Amino acid sequence: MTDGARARQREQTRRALLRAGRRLFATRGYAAVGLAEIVHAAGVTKGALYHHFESKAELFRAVLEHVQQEVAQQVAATADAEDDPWEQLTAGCRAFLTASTDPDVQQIMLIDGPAVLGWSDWRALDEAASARHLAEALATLIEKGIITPQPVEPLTHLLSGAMNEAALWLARSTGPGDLEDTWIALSQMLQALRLNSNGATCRAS
Amino acid sequence: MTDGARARQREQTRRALLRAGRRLFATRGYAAVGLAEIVHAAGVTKGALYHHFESKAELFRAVLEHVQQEVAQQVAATADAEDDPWEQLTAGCRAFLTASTDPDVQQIMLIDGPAVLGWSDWRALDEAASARHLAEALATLIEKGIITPQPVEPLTHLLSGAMNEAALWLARSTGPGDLEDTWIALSQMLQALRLNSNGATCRAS
DNA sequence: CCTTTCACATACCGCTGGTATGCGAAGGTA
DNA sequence: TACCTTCGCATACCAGCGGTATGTGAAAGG
Repeated sequence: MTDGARARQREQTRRALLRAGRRLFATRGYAAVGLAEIVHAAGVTKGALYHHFESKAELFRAVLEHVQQEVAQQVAATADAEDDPWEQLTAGCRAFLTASTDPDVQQIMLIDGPAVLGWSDWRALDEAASARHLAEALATLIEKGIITPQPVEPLTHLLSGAMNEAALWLARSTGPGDLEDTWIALSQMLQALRLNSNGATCRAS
Repeated sequence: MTDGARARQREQTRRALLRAGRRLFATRGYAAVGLAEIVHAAGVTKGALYHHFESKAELFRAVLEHVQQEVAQQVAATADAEDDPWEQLTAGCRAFLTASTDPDVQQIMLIDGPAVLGWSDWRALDEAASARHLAEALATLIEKGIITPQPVEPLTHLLSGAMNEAALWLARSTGPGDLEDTWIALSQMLQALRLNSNGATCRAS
């Protein structure tokens, strides 16, 4: 299906555009990089770009989806390594926090994403990639009576927003203990969700 | 100092540009609105705009500062109405959540802000306008032994990010109880910060 | 071997943010 | 009041941007 010299070349060009776009968008931001620079870095022309993508914004969307899937994969892999649902949640959150600290990921996923695609579109993509897993984990914990029964959606957004902003700050902070301090504070908040309020007994690692 | 026909006219033109820019940036987003449209709405020309602002981005920065100060004023007014430091925090957070639900505020302050000015610049402005008050409130509560001693900066970013994202979601959500559900969940998290873990005894209003 | 299709290159366009210059009126000075 | 300077802004213009229409050579298909 994907064989044939033509299909192979096509895929190669597409990947080159995505790679060049990702590099440039990440380092300089969406608005500051022109199509001419992207196609030059990819070794093609604007004709090729518009043959594969409808617009500059659609190229960005494709790049964003790749970045999100990478982050989601890291988070899922870390979470799935745990057996206990609660540990899955905490491990997943911690993995997301560290994965999102990459400046390249941030510029595309957290800064330009909402502005370029609009918040609703960006939210839908984030939902499909990672926020959905967070919501599912929370729902599971509610079902099992581990955290207080409540609507999961507000909780998901609060936690997601908290981690996004924290990651943006961490990437620019200088203190060596900042990541750990942030994790302790976030753990505190997660503990607050537990049904039996034994937050004081569980220390963050 | 500011009198004189010339100075009065100057201030009037500046205000007209800020008002037009704010309206258009809020309703259609920074990238989608051109300078021609702004100066037309303000009843002037591009010459006037570039006489008052160095660039389109600087006009946006001035607009953003105004929006942030408005929000900060609402929050401060609500918080100052309370006497107890803990009540000041919760009332302030709740006020921020409701004030930030205005779609116009969101597009400028939360969506375009970081992308147009860069995250660091945006953070600095937000810090000066409102996040500083949040940090001060948290520091006070730590001093008074009401919440667990810990670095305030990570906490500030976590809470700020949580509220920002929650506000963005609330503005687009349809459920009538969403604001209340979000507030309950946020209260839960705030309660988790208290030294004596009596979170279960304090119900959110 | 001929035709069609496809992946891409080339050439071009409208529009945008930004700049250089012109100009009339207000403000100062005699 | 006459003059000159400064200032607030308008006008005219430009390079570069995203986007499009068209050309072209090679692969796919019969």
